Amino acid sequence: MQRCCPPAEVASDRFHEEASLFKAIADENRMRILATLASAIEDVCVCDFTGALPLNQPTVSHHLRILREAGLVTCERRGTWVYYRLAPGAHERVESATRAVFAQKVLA
Amino acid sequence: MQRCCPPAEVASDRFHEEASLFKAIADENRMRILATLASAIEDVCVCDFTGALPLNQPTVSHHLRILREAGLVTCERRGTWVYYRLAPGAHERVESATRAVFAQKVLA
DNA sequence: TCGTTGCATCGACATCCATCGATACTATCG
DNA sequence: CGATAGTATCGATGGATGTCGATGCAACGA
Repeated sequence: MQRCCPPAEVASDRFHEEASLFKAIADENRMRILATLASAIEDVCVCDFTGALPLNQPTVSHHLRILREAGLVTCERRGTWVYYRLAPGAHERVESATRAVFAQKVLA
Repeated sequence: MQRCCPPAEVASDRFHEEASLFKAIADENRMRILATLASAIEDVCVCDFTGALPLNQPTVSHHLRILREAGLVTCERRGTWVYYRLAPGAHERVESATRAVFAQKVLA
């Protein structure tokens, strides 16, 4: 039987970093949080999320933590409240990771 | 106690479509498959993946199915072998979903 | 100092998901 | 037609993840 291939080379990159980033985004509720922060003029209080999302407060806190640990958002306490904002370069990091995956071969 | 907020509005979008797309990408091995297809000059045979990835054949097939059902890749049988390629517009769809999430508010 | 409020953490639970062995399906070869 | 090879599907399993009630912690006000 003939060979199937001009033996293609499989990407050797590990994409560990990029996968973590996409995992953090790949949730409907976390996307709503990110979209809110991206479009907000000012920082957003946690209570706004607990009020608007169909989730209980511990779950909102859980999602915010995941976004924090992914470096996509930052937070700051002001008195009793905690305000979140998009981390600088968050959008750019996702775009960069996307480019890393879909980078086309440069034709010689 | 004072109110915390200029009551911010939470994004009402559901992001169901976008979340599915990111879920399909958010796996290290699927990213390697996508990167391989993106950089390949020609279609890539399944056997190349089973040979190069640290996964058994059923697992590779499983990941390829997820990418297929997400519309990110297409496949074609040629004889005994099945060849995969990036679906047209795959890269653009991811970029578009990213923009949908990180869209900034247009200042009035 | 005490009660209250906002948020984070903990522990439990159900569900999803990545992985793999076994098996079925499809095409080729003899 | 039978044997073989490449790929997909099935069923099982262990680990990750989303969700929530209970609880802890920090800040404020009385």
